[in-house]
Amino acid sequence: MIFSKTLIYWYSNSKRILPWRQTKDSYYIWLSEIILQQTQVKQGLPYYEAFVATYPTVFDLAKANERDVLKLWQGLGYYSRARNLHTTAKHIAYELNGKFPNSYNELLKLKGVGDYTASAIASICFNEVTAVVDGNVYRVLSRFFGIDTPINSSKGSKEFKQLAQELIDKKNPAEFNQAIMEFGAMQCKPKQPDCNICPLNKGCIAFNTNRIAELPVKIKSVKAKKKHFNFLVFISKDEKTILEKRENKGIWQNLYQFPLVETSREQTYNAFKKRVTSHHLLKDTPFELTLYNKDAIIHKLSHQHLYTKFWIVNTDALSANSISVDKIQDFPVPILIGNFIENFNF
DNA sequence: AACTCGGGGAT
DNA sequence: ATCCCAGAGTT
Repeated sequence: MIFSKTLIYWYSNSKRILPWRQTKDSYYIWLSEIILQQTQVKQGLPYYEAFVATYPTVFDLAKANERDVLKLWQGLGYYSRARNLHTTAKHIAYELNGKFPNSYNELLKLKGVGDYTASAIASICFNEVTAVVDGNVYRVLSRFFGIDTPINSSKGSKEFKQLAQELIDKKNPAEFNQAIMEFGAMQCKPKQPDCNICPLNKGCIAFNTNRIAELPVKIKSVKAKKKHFNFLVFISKDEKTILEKRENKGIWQNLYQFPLVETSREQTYNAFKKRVTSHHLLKDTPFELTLYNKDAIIHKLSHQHLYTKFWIVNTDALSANSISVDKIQDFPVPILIGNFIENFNF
């Protein structure tokens, strides 16, 4: 009781003014929650503004093409969020007649909406007593109550969800949920939290037993694997190039890229020229090959480190599936490709 | 239960 | 380098 009251009081004085805190419209709250999954407020904020401006209603989002939605999402990462966002918008607009689901159980059925997001929307928009458990909540609860169950174990997720559900202010679930998350983000930070001015420090087990740095406990993830990406940047005399859609599963699904040649090791100029001479886009075609970046660009993702080289391929003409280089900005691309396009003078 | 999915920021 | 971020879906 004192725990939740303290958090809510702290929140009332210390919360940031954010656009999604000025509304209880489920469409906007949903949009903000999807954007903010595994994403810091600072990074997600401009994307939220862009989506609200471009798609003011769920019908506007439903009407869009996936390519445009992905383009607006470009750079934010975890692109399945954008694909699911669009799928769910169409579902709500056309099958639910625009009526947004208004309970935890119904929200949970939406693609891209899991336990956290269903709890957040249900509490914020509909005052349902469903506790959110995100990274902030894990941190605050594990420290205050001195719980060392790994947060990314199934035992841990159940344990923390149950604890949060017991602690939530039944009269004001919306404020409590947002308060504990904001508290975790601003005060009970991962590194060097300012415990000396913390309103909860007297009862905090981690603080009083000097275990702040050890909590929460998390099971280590596997190390990232190295991959070698070689992109073929075609340029024809009539200023066309080739972009291909990534259709398969894996990273960047439904985004576009220059034709990719993945290799088991870093390619030297001579070895790569020999290799691509038999490439299906290049056989029987005279071409001139130039290596754009001598040192591989290392693009780091959670599970992969992409050692990347861009190879400029000058040809006389290109096949029918080529595009004008001035149309290149219309396509959603991974930020790795986007950075190249920005730096390269087509 | 373990793995996959991005990109940026802090330390 | 390593960790974290208003997590969800698949295997």
